[in-house]
Amino acid sequence: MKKKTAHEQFIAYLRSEGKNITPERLHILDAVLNQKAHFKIDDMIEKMSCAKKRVSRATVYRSIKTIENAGLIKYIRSINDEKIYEVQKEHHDHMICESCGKIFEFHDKDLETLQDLICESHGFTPKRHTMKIFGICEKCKKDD
Amino acid sequence: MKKKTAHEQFIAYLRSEGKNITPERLHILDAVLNQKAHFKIDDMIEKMSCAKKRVSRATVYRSIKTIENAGLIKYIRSINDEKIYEVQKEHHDHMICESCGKIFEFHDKDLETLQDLICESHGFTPKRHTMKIFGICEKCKKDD
DNA sequence: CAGATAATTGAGATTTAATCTCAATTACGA
DNA sequence: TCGTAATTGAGATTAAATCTCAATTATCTG
Ligand SMILES: [Mn+2]
Ligand SMILES: [Mn+2]
Ligand SMILES: [Zn+2]
Ligand SMILES: [Zn+2]
Repeated sequence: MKKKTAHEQFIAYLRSEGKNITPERLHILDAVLNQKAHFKIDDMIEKMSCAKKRVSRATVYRSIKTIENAGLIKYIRSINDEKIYEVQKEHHDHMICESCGKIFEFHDKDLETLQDLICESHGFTPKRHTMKIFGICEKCKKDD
Repeated sequence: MKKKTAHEQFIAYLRSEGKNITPERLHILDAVLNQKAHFKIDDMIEKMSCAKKRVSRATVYRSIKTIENAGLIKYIRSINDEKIYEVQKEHHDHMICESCGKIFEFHDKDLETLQDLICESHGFTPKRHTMKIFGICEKCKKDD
């Protein structure tokens, strides 16, 4: 069986919540999916105010939150406390370079397993987590 | 040799930065240190507006930032996106209960070591990190 | 497809945490 | 003690995010 596209997932989510499927919501979803991994909400607002079909600021805020609740994007924060959303792929964690600001994604199965074990030993049932490692990336070390 | 108190560390920091040692700054530091681990900036503003020596809102914001730069407190965020500061003790990570909102601190040496290894394998030099695990705590599971 | 109903939208108003302004005060080195 | 630069307080300002509400639109039912 085929894996559902983000578009299909969103529609399914809207249906399940009794929310209407509006062109505004679908437009914003498309813009979000065409974005590279990380984006700021202001980028979206600007993008949507120039597009053929323009969408208001209030609706961008509202829809971004809806898309987030649908699990298709996630709210993260970069080093300078900037508010950034990211399109959800498989789970991953972040390394953030304090020199160039670049965000690197990584995934380590052992790390995830160890986290689960630690939670278990504390009687805590983990649902999700975020981990951000701040430091200096390989490139910035060389350029130094 | 004795370990420096937070108070001494703060004074040393102010000196090293050529900043003045003012009663307002020391007052706010004291209030912060008397706080239990986690606090909101509004608590501080209120506390400082009732104290014998009252301190203005602007100065609370300014000094909290100074104390943060001195490394004595750290800015974290809880589940509902509330802005919370915490007094810095040894490094630790967080488990946050999505049911009761309680924040649990933990430290696991193996986890830290593994993180360093992963960074190394990516050519990334880690300076600091944050890790938050969201889920359900032991007590909330029972009360269910 | 038409009509009823509830959800959604847009534009501008509003909220509110955080920052800024600047005159008055204070800390500090000489 | 004095001169200078840093800091403070009170209120003004900023700006992201939310709210308001009349007009529009999606969806359901027959
Ligand atoms: Mn992870
Ligand atoms: Mn850690
Ligand atoms: Zn870098
Ligand atoms: Zn709990």
